[in-house]
Amino acid sequence: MDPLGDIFKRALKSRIFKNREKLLPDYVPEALPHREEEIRRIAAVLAPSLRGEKPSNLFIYGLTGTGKTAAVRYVLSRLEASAKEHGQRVKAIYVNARYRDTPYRVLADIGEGMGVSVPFTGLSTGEIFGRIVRRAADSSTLYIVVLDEVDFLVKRRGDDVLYKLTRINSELKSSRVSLVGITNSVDFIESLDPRVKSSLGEVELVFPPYNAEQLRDILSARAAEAFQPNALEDEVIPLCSALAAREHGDARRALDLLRVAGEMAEREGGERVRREHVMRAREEIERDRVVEVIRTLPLHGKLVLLAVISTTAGGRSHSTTGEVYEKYKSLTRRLSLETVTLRRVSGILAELDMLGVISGRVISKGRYGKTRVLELSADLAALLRALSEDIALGELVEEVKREALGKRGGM
DNA sequence: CCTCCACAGGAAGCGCAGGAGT
DNA sequence: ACTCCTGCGCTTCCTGTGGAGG
Repeated sequence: MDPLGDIFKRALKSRIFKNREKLLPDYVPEALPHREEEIRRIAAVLAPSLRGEKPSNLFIYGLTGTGKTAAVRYVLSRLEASAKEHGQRVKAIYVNARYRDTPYRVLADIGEGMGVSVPFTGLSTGEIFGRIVRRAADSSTLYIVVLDEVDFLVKRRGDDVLYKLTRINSELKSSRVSLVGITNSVDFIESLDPRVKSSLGEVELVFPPYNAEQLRDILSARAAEAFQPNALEDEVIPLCSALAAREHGDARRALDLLRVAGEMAEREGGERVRREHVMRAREEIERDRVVEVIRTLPLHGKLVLLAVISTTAGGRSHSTTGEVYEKYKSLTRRLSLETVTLRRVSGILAELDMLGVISGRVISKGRYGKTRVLELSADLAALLRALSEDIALGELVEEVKREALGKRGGM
């Protein structure tokens, strides 16, 4: 009668979740376990703003999921509240350069945060910049501009925007803007113009990865907010922590696992999240990642991957660059396409390795040369399914699939 | 000890698409 | 409407290298 009624009823009254949103990546919790020291240091750097003085510029780096963004946001919200209380005008502006990846958009966001009216288009970056400087000059507010994932902006557009931003203050009689840069890549700072580097990096802060024990604390705290009491079996949190700790202590990964496991339990109408849900959540997350990686692969990348699958099928599970290249050429010929060079295939193989789809190590076979030995490191079925999405590959995927599964199953 | 295989992987540059500036 | 710029996929040319076989 009412096929959706059941779903809605269940969603309204979850036995698993109390508040699922608390597990989403952009939620900033009340407390950040094991980041107390970092938070104190950030606060110490930014605190002079409460006296109306310009804080030092701050540069923060650490791997993904180490709490950089959360820590900064946490401090800023407290800072703004405290400033308000004491009648100081402090305004934080947060820009994520991964999504606002042109100088124009970054400047537009900053301008908007400062209350400058910025049309979506039509102005030169120089003009917006001028407006920002003017605004900063005749406002009594102190601005703290956070540039999250700055490496994206610099990688794609060079560092002259950063240079300009660090120069805002020198164009003003009194300094009114401080910068907080955040990045995942450690070697990023070295690639900067020395002038930008010294200015942006007045104070530097490193966020180390979490270990399994720390992840456990984080998850426990978050789970208490997100899940119904008793919705988790005891082993769930330690398991999520251990799995994420293996992936360079990525807290975001750990929270994802927990959330997806919860969603699975809920979809099944279960009452508790069990160990098995976590294991399946991990597979699902991994599958999604693989599908996404493959979807964005260029055509010849897919063909090379298909060749790897084909040459590693059956009894032997590894092959070499040369073998893959031969197979790749024959697959390509079947589609009447041009082939790329060995050099490129070698490069593609290195990329696939970095993406975690295959793994290879370089070995020497002495008299018989030196090569990279390759094997698949992602789930075969997931790879094939993702590849079959590309219609340009036509029948080839089906064929390789039969080849791979046939030999394996037939043995 | 030297050679030489079968590649690895750096450097430079090309053609193209798409987006921005003018 | 036009040029300029940038990133990407790719090629060309290159130098480098661990160790089995001579």
